Parts: sequence; C-alpha cells; structure tokens
Amino acid sequence: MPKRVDHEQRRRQIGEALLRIASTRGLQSATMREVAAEAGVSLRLVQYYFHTKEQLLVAALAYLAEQLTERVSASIRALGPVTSRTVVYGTLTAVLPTDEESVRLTRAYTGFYTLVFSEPEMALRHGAVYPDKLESLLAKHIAAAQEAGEIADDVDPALTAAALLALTNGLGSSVLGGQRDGAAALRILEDQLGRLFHARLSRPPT
Amino acid sequence: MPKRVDHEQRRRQIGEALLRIASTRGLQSATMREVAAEAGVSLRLVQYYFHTKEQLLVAALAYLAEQLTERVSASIRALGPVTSRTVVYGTLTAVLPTDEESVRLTRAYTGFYTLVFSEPEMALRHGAVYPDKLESLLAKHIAAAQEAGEIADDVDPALTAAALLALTNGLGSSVLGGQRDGAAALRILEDQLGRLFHARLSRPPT
DNA sequence: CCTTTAGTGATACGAGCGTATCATCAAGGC
DNA sequence: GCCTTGATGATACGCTCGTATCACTAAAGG
Repeated sequence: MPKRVDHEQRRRQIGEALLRIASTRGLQSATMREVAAEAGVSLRLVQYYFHTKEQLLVAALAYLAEQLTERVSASIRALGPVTSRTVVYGTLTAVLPTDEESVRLTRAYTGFYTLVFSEPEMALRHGAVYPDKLESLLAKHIAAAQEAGEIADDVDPALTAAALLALTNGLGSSVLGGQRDGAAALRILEDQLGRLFHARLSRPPT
Repeated sequence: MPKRVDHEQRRRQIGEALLRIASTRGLQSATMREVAAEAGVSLRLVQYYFHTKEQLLVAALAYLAEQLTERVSASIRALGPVTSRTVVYGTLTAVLPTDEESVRLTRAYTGFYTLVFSEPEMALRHGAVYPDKLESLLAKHIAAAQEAGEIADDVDPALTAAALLALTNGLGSSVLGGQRDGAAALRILEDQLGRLFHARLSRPPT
C-alpha cells in the first residue's frame, strides 16, 4: 500500500474544518467545497474520507461532543475539589458561551441542534442524544447536595436539573442571538444557582 | 384599475402559507415555489406581492408576532382577573409548546430565530427584537408581585425575568427537539414558578 | 371604443449545492 | 520491474434555489 498517511488524523483535520466553519459562518454555509477549502485540501479528498455529507456531519458532531465533554470536565476541575456543587456549577457554566472557546462550541452545537429540526430523519438514523446524560448527571448531584443539606428538601432533583439545563440552553441562545453578552448570562445563571444552593440559609422565614 | 382584489388579504394568504410550511416542514424548506403551492397561487403572484424573499419573510414574521401576542393575551385572560401572577404565568405558559397551536407557533418562531444566526445582516436591517419587551414586562410584574408580598424580597426582578424567559425558551427547544413532551415541560416550568411565588410561605425555616 | 395599466401566467437564467466520473500518481508485492 | 491498489486531482452532471423576462388578460377612463 502506498502513501502511509494517518487516516484518522486526516478525518480529524477535515472534521474540525467543518466545526470551524460552523462556529463562524454557520453550519448551513459549511458546504463540501467550503470545508475542503478551510481544511486546505481538495474537494475530492473530502469525498474520499467521507462518502457523503451526512457522514462528515456525524463525524464532526462526534469531535464536537468530545471537545465539549473535555471542556466540561476541565471546568469542573478548575473549581477545586470535586463536590456536587462544583459539578453542577462547572457543568452549567462550561456550557454557557462566556469566553471565545465556549462561544465557538456553542455556536457549532447550536448549528447541529437546529439541523435536527430541519432533518429529523437524520437524527433518527444516529442515536446521540447528548443532553439526556447531562440531565441525569445533574439530577444525581442535586440529590446528593440535598442530602448534604446544601439544597432545600422540597426541591425535586429531576425537575430542577431539567430546568437548569433548559435555562442554560436558553441563556446560550440569547447570547448567540445578541440579546445579551456572556457576562450578563452568567450573572443570571449564578443568581439562580445561588438561590438553589444554600436555600435554607439565604432564605430567612421573614 | 382592474381586478378589485384585496391586496392585504392576498399578502396575508401568502404570508400564512409560509408560516404553515415553517411550522410543519421547517422554514428552510419554505422556498418561493413551495409557498406559492401552499397558498394555491402561482410563483409569479408571490413575486408580485413580495418583490424579494426577504420581504416575504419579514411580512410573515409580522403575522407570526401578531398571532403570538394574541395568544399570550388570551392565555392571560383565561387565568381570570389580571394580576401580576396571572400575567407571568399566562405569558410563559402561552409561549411553551403544549398544545397544537403553540407547537405551531413555536416551531415557526424557532425557524425565524435560527435564521438570525445564519443571516445576522437581515436581522439588523429590520429591528424587531420581540423578546426584550416581554422581558421588561415580566420584570415589572415580578417587582409588583414582590411589593404585594407574593415573592421573596431578595429576588432580583430583572435577573429573574430573564431567567424565566430563557428557561421557557430552553424548554420549548427541548420539546421541539423531541427530548420531552409539552406536559413535562409545563411541569418543570410550573415547579419553578411555584417556587418563585409564595417563596416565603412554602419555604419553612426548617 | 380603445387605450392604459394593474394583475397574472409560463418559462428562462445563473449560481450553488451534493455527488459522480475519469484520469493520474505513488508505493509496495510478486 | 511491472502491476495492483490506495490516494489524489480536475471536471462534469443533475437539481433546486431566488430572481428576471416576456407575453397576455381584463377592467376602468377618455
């Protein structure tokens, strides 16, 4: 066999070119030709490694999920010792588009998310319901914090986890839509989180 | 002048055909030809009333906003006497995709919202930042409920209004994405609203 | 009556898209 | 040392899109 090039590296190179386009010009302008130009390769090469555009999208989404989970765990680690509280804070703030990297990730992710609306069949062909895992993870840690007395007893962990995730997604959309900046969104999220944690302490019976 | 047809009615007929497509097959498949077919007219007629597609989109968005505000006020009215509490509840639950009509409206609205991501210049050419007005309205009524003792004093009306709106948008997206159904989303929203209102009463100092 | 003009229809154009085709090149196995 | 086969490049095809063009109709005004 000739040309001993690393296939996986090439696929990554192309896949991340698509992500770069998705996070700047939007996923809808990530055409095969644009991706090829962004990756610095020929159109034929993109077709060679990904027989169809759908395959390319799926691979790129996998790379994106990889980057996202890495960012989330890094954000948790940065908050010091791993507690239920740091996991919840770290997870949600990592997803929120506050700095350049998270804006990039959120923009790309939103592109794929909206793609599901327009092409539901494609979403069915591949499993990948990422947020569901996050939600149960959050619910678990909320319940744990509840047992530790950091969260009021009458809080429903499942409902609250879903609410926090939906809140964060909604805030992210508003940031991307230019309605507010990342700092303002973070303030809103932290207000809600602060109200949830230590609810017993900060809420006197006045 | 010949053919005494009502121009505004014709424009509405075409604009609502676009909305119908946007809420079923998605806004991206609302091409000029599809809209013409859906409205039961020729392509030329669509071009006649809307010189460009952008004009058609803008007009359709105006119709959609009209329908949305009407639904919101109807939802508030249905909750009985108009109080700050019913305004907040009515507004948010009206936006949430729980029944067939709200699913239609939310789907169409989401289509336009995602269009802003891909075509930011178009959003700049026309003002129309609908949610900002809603947010200040909610903040006003939260502050009023606070004065009436229905909401805890340490709640920040502006931050909370933004959070509720973002939460509702996020929940709406999750419903449209098939992550949960409208009833589940409503449960999550009502849990949060119930926790906000009567915070003093339902939160014993235990 | 017939001219003007708003309304309507069928069709064409150029661009961009995903995908397919054809030819070429380089490296190992016999 | 050729020949098989994986890797690469240039180009073409068929489709759909928004938009433009050309011709035709019918009703009001002089």
